[in-house]
Amino acid sequence: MLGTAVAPGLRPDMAADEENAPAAPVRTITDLARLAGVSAGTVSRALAGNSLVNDQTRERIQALAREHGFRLNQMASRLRRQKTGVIGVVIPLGHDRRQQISDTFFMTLLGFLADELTEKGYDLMLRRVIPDRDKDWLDRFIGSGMVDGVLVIGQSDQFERIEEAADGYLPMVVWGNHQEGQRHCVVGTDNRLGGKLAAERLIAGGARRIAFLGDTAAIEFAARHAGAAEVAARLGATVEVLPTHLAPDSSAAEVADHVAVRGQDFDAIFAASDAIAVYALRELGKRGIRVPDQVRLIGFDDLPIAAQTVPALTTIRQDILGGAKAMVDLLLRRLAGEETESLVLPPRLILRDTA
Amino acid sequence: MLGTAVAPGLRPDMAADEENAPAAPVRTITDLARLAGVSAGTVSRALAGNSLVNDQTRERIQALAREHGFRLNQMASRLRRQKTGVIGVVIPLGHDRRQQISDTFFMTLLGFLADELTEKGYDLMLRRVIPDRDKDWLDRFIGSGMVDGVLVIGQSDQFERIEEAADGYLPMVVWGNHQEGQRHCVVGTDNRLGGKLAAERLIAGGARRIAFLGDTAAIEFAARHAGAAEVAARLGATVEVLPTHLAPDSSAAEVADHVAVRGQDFDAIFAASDAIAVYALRELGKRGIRVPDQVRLIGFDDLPIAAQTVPALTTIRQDILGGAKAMVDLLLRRLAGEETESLVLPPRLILRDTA
DNA sequence: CTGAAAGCGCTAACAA
DNA sequence: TTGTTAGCGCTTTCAG
Repeated sequence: MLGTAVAPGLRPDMAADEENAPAAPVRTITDLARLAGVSAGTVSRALAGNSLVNDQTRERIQALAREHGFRLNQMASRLRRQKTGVIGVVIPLGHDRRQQISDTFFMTLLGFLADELTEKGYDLMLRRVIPDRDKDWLDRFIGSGMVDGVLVIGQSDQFERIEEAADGYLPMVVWGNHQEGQRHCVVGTDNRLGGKLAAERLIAGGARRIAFLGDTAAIEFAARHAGAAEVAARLGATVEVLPTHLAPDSSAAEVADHVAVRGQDFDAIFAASDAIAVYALRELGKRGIRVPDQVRLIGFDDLPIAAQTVPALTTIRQDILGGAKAMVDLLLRRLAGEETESLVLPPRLILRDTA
Repeated sequence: MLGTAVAPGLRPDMAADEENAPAAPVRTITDLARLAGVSAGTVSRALAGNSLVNDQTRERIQALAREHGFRLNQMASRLRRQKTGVIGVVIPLGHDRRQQISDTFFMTLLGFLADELTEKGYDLMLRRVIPDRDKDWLDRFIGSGMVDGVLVIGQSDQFERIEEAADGYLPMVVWGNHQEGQRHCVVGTDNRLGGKLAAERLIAGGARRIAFLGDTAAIEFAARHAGAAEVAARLGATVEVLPTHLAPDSSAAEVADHVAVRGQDFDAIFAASDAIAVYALRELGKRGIRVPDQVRLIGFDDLPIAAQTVPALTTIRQDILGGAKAMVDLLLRRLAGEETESLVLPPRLILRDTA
């Protein structure tokens, strides 16, 4: 990191509060109470806008608070009230997903979650964890007393651990894949159906030998592959997995490798994510393989980039915004004690120019 | 949101703790103390791994804690210790930046910040704010008692407000542009220099009439433009601003419009960000305008996508990872009372195929 | 309508 | 080495 250090500007002393009074430091509710000539309890009530305080005293106290820039200590308030107003969001970086917090799909989901939670008056505590290194990642977060509920972004390879946590903890909602009879509340796309849609499209276009670029250790990807394989089997085509991880550095190299070594063996590629598809598209272009004439290509997610490639990427869309809203909605209902069901969102085939 | 609701699996009653004892709920340190036959103080010390506790009792207490899945209530602990272990990260969505939390650049920075903070043992509290709606956004966060320090991602159009906050609050570091004599500690790219590099490259390639696609209400973008304009003036070229906002929906349309209406007036485009550059590239392609032969194009940021476009995007790289590390490092030093200087990172021209 | 008092669950002197 | 005690700053009964 070669940068230039720059000296800060002069910091003028803060203007003396009033006249030349020695800046009364009003940090606690008790300070404010003394100033207002009332008790701490009254200040607390006044600040809460609470019912039964004399309108005048309330006004007066609020004005005083404003004037002195007073804020409640949330830590104390929340301890006392036994609720934090904070929702924890965890991104488990399991199996090959090192450094994948910057994964575009998850980050987009995170952005929407932040918007939704803010909307509902909650703060968001973000935690990235590496389950292999910290077996206790989920329980630690849940039991920390720092959050009222937990949102998990992606099951990674932690399905079982999440199941266990869900047995003793209601306010948790997970983004991921749905399994028959699972116990944790999940919101996610019907990955299997998405895989089917992709394979159908590819095969309808004439494909017979499909390469699946992705890592089937991740449960979502496994489902996408399974859906494609099912359709292929039915329609007389094949799907072969060419393991491709998501870490930004390895991903591009792996794709290049697959195309170089096995490029001739396939007439179609089903990429487990748009990110992978973009790499594939570029690699095919480099080698002069025409898309979709020689090789058909289809992605998954419909990230903004999908519409911007040349040729534009045909893909399976996940409803990220809808998913985020649903996650927050379900979580709030669970916070209220309701035992909600999981929600499986339908994927949609977005036809563009690569398949 | 049309989805399929799915019933949760059966939730088996939790196995009775031991034998058939009526599940002792050990939630507080006092519960644990009773169980261990010691005082709360000792438990606290034991759990903290603290020095002067008998090795045996410590072991015993820790085992007991594990066995009962006990966790400290962080809210209480943190209130008592007067430190939260949480760093607040704010993304102000000022001027045209509605919904821009999903902006790729900021999200990438956020990802790295999360990694760095985790590394240092801090939690991250994320808050997206709309300054126009909440004038008090920064002070509210700072004074909430929920965070030990604050990282601000982007100055948006809130330069003055951040300056004011910095006068009374040391542990804050901002990502953004550096101004002569400013009072808040900032980490960021030398945007002006970046603008110069871009213009120099464009003009060296033969450009004379450069369009700047961006919104100069944002201070970083204004600096990029200013740098380019300075170089252009010196070398006998011109730079004209074609206002382009960053919100994902408006951005593409605005770019299309600019290219359609003014496309003939320019022989080069300097895009304020890679996101905008990608739109421009696509739009030029659509209209059969050859890049870089007819129009040279250069972006800013060097996001992963820049290497993936066809032709690959020439751009000005910002060192996001280095920036994130620096922000955290400076913040920790400020937390320790040091009055650190700002850090200006050098941008770097990444030559690819569009200029 | 307001004050006094009792904690939320934990930590850190200060004693023992 | 451990127990006791006094709070962190706030909210909320319960009296008045």
